[in-house]
Amino acid sequence: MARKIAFDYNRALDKAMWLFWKNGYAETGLRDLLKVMDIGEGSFYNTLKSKKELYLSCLQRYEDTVVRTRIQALLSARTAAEGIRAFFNAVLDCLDNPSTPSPLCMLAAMATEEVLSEPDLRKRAEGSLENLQLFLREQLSRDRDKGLLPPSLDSRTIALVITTYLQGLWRMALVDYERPRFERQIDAFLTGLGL
Amino acid sequence: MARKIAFDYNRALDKAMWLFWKNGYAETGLRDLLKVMDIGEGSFYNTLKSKKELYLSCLQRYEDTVVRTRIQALLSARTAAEGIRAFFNAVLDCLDNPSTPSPLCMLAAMATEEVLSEPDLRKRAEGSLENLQLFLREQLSRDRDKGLLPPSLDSRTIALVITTYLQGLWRMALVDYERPRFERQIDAFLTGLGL
DNA sequence: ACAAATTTGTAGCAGTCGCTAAAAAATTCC
DNA sequence: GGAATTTTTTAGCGACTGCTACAAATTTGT
Repeated sequence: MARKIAFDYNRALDKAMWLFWKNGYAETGLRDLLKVMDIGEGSFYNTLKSKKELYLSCLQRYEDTVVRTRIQALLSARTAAEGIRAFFNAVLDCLDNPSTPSPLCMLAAMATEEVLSEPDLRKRAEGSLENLQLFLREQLSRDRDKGLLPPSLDSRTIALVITTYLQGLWRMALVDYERPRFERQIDAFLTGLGL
Repeated sequence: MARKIAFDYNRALDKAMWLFWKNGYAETGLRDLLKVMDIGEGSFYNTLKSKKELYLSCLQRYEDTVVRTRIQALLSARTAAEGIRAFFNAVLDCLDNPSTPSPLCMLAAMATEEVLSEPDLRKRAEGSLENLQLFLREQLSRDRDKGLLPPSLDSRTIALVITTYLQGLWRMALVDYERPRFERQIDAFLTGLGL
């Protein structure tokens, strides 16, 4: 009774995610998206309602794949300190991977006025940040309660400090990335925090 | 022998800096610039060669005024620790000031692909970052040599960590700024570093 | 007063932006 | 095969981008 969709939805979404990751939200034109997805404008607005909607889907995909591995590195370690160090190592591995579209994390890239001015996107950005802080906080307070970290440790604040530092790390990588230097500064940062 | 310039160059530059600060480089349209500067296209391309050139001039003005006060706070303190804390306080004061066009530092705003892809602008961004690190490094190694800081302190790395953290701070402020929370995390960060 | 020099206002270039309307093509059920 | 339904293609909307060419206005030296 109806015609079938001709393109591979998942493949198209992957391609779109790659382009958004590479160029950012506002800097990625609709025509460029259609080109890498290899579909026409009609098909696009039929299945994906708008550029914003597509971006949100790509963010979801990014969290489910890229961010997930980093979070797992954080959670699967024996201690909070080891987990956080594994987390940063996963970040550096991503920066070293030549197939990574951009040194900038797709979520960190949302910290821009043009993205945050859209209420839907702002909510998403806030949520992702809070999510990371939640995982960090859990690991920290767990170790504190186990006596591995000082009882005075304010897990909420430390999680916030780490999140803030991570945001800066992505931006610094954009300017000039070199693994040994980054390893050194991350170590100094975490050692300072007692991790 | 020739006609005189009708507009106030310095005033126009101030207005342009304000708009660039508020919206960023790529997001600021030429027409919007001309509007706040209150000059026409002809006059613009006569005295200021291009949008990029104007942006560079505005960056210079920004460094000479806004950044200068922060650096002075850093340098006029008795110890490195006090100077760095004064520096961050100056940053928070800027964030609190309601007449500040944007929570984002104009220099930190350059950490974007669209800016860094222009070689001139990238050089400027790298230079500004290095400049800040230089001042931080000087203060740190001075105090280390005076015995106020441990001899093992790697001033270069610590300066880098602080710079990275600062970059993150601006981005976090863009998402959600609240002074007490920021004061707390900055204190935790600096205390961790032994400052 | 006149010619030279410079600034200013206006119009326009070739391109982009996200999105939409409508026709054309393809697939299904009867 | 024909009708119904959906996808795809195509063209175009109005607004924007940085920048340039050129004529009009203004000021200067002679």
